[in-house]
Amino acid sequence: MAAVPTGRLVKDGLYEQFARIGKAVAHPKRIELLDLLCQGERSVEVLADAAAMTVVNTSAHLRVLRESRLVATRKEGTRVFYRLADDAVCEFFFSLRDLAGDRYAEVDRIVRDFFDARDELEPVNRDELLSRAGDGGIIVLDVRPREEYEAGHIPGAVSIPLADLKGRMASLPHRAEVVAYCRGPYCVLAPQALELLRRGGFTARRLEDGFPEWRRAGLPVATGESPSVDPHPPSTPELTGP
Amino acid sequence: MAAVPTGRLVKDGLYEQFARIGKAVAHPKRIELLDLLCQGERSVEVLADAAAMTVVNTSAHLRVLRESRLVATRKEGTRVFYRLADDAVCEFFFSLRDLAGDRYAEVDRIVRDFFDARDELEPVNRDELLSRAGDGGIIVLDVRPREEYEAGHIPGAVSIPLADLKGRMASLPHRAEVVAYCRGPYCVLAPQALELLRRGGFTARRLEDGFPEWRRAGLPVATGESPSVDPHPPSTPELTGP
DNA sequence: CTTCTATTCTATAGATCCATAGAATAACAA
DNA sequence: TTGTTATTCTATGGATCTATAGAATAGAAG
Repeated sequence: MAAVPTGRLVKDGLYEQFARIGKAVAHPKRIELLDLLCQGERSVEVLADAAAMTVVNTSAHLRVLRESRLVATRKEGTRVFYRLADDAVCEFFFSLRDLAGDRYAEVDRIVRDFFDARDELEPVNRDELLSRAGDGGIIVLDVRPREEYEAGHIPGAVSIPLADLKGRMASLPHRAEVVAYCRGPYCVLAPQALELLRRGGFTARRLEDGFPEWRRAGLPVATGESPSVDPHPPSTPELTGP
Repeated sequence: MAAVPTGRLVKDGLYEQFARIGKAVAHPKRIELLDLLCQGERSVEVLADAAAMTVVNTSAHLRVLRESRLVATRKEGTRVFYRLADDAVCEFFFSLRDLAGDRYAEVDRIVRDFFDARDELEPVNRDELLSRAGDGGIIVLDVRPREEYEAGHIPGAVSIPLADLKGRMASLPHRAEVVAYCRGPYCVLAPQALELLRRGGFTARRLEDGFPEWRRAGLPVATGESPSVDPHPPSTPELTGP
């Protein structure tokens, strides 16, 4: 009881610091920005577009994230690029996301309503994909924007960004089974790709989770350009943020 | 661009759910409550006392935590006991705490100002403690409240709650080297114990982190009563929250 | 130097959050 | 029944957060 002059002050100071992280992730748009930045560095304008916000508003949210030191910036000419301040921030985002997935049936319901409706077949998990990767009858399709593919992808995967898929679908071998992947279990790119592929007559499944989880699991990663089914991309790579 | 009617709605819905977690941990007192609940179930009154808040205010914060489903309650007579809704919540608290420790020099400074001033010697890490546990010349001291000790402690550790330490210090073998531990790297109990022990003429160090981290590392855990240097506790076990 | 573009800054009104006060409830005891 | 204790509910003023509008800055291009 006696002689502990600073105990409460120390505690208050520490929890105050911890709460800075909490305040930073107390707004859905800021979490979305962190999710986007887990994919790599982005300019303000690109982030604003992807998160469906005005540039001014996006800049204000990014300011909050920067002041909480979860993100850092780099200036290049007139543009400012934001990135995660540390890989640990991405890990923290994962643990936040996973806890929400654990605790909230709502998350499960939203995912089911949207994702399962587009899954004709069960999703493929990583182990299954690894064990079948060699047998040739399977095409692994990366439907993220080209620049994310080049920054890192599953070895052997073919890059067809979702925006290009409609036009380039015909170039895929028609008998093949396609496994599409994107940014993670809550990313809408792969489910949308499945819908297009299914309409085009393909047998398509999606990888249960996406590239960030693949890398996190310590599995092999390839970078730069890679085998393409159709070597002449018909349109400029474009960020697809529906 | 076309044919994606619900993409944005899905994203907004998901990030909204993720942000529920963020909002729950956007206030330092709520984080402190989660930290306390990581130690075990507690009544509102005990929590209010430990976090230095009024009962009414504590109840309001607990309500927020309950509505975000991070904690659950159990009623026993006229008292309500709160507990974490899941072990995953404790894991999430750890990752929040560790990220803050990584990112904020302030945390390090606060810890140093308070803790290092009370460390005469370097803290002991888990490996070192394990390798020296058998050699007899070392006493492992659990200075948490008795009830936390009984819920789980390091095998072979002696329980002397901080509040009792002054009175029971004399019963410790005077030549022994003491290693004190408490609730974790930011808990003030062990540093305070070191100060008392040092004044009493003991050679005392503290375990680098506390019991929650010990358990989390998968190391052996003992429960219930255990060897006590002084088998007649001089005062009722009491929650020590300076 | 002027124009253009990307971003940030300032001010503001509306919404939300927070601590406290005072009252209400619920379980138990006398 | 009447207290008594632990907790929650309701109302309120003040603080903080958020989105937007409009202006300012800074770099690149003409």
